[in-house]
Amino acid sequence: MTADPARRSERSRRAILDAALELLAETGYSDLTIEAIASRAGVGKQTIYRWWRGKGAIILDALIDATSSAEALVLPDTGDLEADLRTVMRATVAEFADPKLSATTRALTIETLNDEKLAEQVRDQLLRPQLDAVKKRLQAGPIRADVDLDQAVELLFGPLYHRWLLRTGPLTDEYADGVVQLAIAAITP
Amino acid sequence: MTADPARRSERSRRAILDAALELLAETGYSDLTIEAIASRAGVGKQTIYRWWRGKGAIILDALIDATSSAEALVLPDTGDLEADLRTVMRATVAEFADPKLSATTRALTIETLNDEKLAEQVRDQLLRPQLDAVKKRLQAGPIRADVDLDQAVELLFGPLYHRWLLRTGPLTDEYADGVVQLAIAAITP
Amino acid sequence: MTADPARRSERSRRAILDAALELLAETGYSDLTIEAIASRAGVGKQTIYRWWRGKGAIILDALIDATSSAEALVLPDTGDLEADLRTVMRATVAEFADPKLSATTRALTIETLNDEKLAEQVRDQLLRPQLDAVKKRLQAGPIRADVDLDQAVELLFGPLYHRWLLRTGPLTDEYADGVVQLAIAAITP
Amino acid sequence: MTADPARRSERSRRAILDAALELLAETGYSDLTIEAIASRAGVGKQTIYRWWRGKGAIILDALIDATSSAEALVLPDTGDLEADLRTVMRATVAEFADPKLSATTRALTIETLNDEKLAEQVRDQLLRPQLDAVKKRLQAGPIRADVDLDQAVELLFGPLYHRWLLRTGPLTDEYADGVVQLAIAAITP
DNA sequence: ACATAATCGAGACGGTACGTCTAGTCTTACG
DNA sequence: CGTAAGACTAGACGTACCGTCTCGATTATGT
Repeated sequence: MTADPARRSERSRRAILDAALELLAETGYSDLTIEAIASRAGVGKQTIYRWWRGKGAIILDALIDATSSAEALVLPDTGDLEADLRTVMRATVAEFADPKLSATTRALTIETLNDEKLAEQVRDQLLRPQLDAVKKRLQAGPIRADVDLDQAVELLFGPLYHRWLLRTGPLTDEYADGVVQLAIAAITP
Repeated sequence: MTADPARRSERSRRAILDAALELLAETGYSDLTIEAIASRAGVGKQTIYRWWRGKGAIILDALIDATSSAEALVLPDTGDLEADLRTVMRATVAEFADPKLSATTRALTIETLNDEKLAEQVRDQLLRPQLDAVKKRLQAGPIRADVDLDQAVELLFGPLYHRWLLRTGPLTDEYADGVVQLAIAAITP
Repeated sequence: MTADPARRSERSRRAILDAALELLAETGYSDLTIEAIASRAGVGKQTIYRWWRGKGAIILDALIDATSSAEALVLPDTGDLEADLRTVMRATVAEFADPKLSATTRALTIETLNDEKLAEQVRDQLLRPQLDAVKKRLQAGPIRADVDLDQAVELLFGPLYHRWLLRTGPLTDEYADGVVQLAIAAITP
Repeated sequence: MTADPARRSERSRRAILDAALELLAETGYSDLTIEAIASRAGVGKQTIYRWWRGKGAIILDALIDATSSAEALVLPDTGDLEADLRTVMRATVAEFADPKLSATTRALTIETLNDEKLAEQVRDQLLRPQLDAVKKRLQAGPIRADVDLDQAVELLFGPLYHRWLLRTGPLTDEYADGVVQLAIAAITP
């Protein structure tokens, strides 16, 4: 009854993922339709429904696919913890600023709120690696022994997401630096 | 051309707001339709479109309406800053834990991502008061002079929203306490 | 729940019926789609589904609409029964020969085979009047008293339909004349 | 490029024909799908498309296959023409009355209307033998010299098909008898 | 008190996308 | 090569909502 992955057409898979990302950049998430993806990819709708559960699942795959080939997720360790963290945080700010990347993230975030299964995948396959990389760097740098590393990581990313999500203020490098400074104050001896 | 608020039917307004909240609780946000609201409220669709711009605007009104009668948004000042913050943070965690309230908040947050105008209203009418209350308490309590209060507030709420949004871990009182502890370390002398 | 005929748009009704007949003539019945009708008529699909049960029902309406304004269904009585019958039978042959009319008839006949309700309507609203007209003429003309008029009518039309349906031979005026001659022999004293 | 009949699997052919007839009886013609036939027959779809042009062709083959083993198509000649004709006509009525057989015949008749090639085959391979048998009996019995035999045959079958196709009245033995009586009046001296 | 104008309930309308279904073609692995 | 299996492109199906647009039938002033 279910589809056999061995016989799956790689050609179609690629076309769908590419089309989805293209259209997302062009039209925004809420105007993104499965029919448009199918049409752009030159693919039958059924082929999409055969392999994915919906828009969110496609975008997730597209994103995983796009980032998998990217940089090894290991943070540089220059010896200066604050400087290193500033680098990551500023990179994150840049990601939020990029309309294309931001659109994708928004798309996934939206879908995530209604789809527990998808939320899991996003968390484990996209987010966790990024957070863990920071966590590893924290472990190395000089921090107080009693600090919960997971909490420390979220102390860094939390404010950034908060500002992106709720537009409580400008999301700039300066803001990132400020957050890092506070966090450093919180976790170093 | 625009509608005259003076002649607006309060009866219909109430029915729509109530129906919206009921249906939101029953079916979740993405399955919530204007037609269902109209039908449940015993109201013509045009009456909805005359006064609101879409789902998000309705929910926002409903939420404002529901919370307006609530507690005055002034944090108690017991003299113990950490304890006071723990109280607010735990209250926020409780809000996120309540499935019904959480659903509503999520609903709004979703819509916010695609609707700049709505985002403004949510930020200013719902969020800001809460954040400002915390900000005021911080001002009173003993904190370092060089700390940016807005950043401080987001240092507190950011991690909570992060965890709520991305499910990176359990959203418990203990977590709230940990965040407060770290934040206190960051902002007190 | 059901639609209110009073509020029906005559404009749409006309457009749909016209589009259906046009497309039927252009593409043939099995290539005729509801979507094409809707598109050609500049109408939403729902408007079609609101008022008709399917392709067959549309065609039926279109046909009734087209024939309603036509000739009063009374056969001329010249006093010469055989001549009068020849006239009707030849007219029927001509109808079968006209590709456009024939296509419509075929379409209806097909749909009829799977839809008892439609079959009834076709029979009562399209066929019966035609048959009854012939019946009336037979009543007037000189025929044997013991002849069942319904059987007589079908003795005339049956062979024509048979030939049209099953292509057992050419459907010409000569054939019509032959059938009339045989029928006359059967029913006159 | 075309398939080589020599290598054809008789096993598959049988399974397909049987499945087609079964499904036809179960679901009716318009709900009968090639996929269902393939699945029921345990056969790949390609195997069907390799050897048949579509539903109609399969049903035709199935029907020919089913009737080929049947009675030799020679009408008995008791010397009483009217009685002999009554026998055939009543048999035809019985065929139409049997829902299963009737369904199959209708199915083919439908397809015939859209497929000239199929129409030919149905006419020549299924219908003609039956008509010819009656024609032969007419030749023997006492009829007027000037009667066109083909017309005479259709004078008999036409009304029956007419009533079957258009449901203009009950299709009973009495009706068959009536038709025979009229036809006899038309063609005997 | 009454005309008059806007709001109201209802729901038909032109559209768009949904997710499903089947047609007919193409690909893969087996015998 | 023919076959069973089933993935593929294509596109129609009938449904659900969208946001706009008539319709009377209430209101609700404002002269």
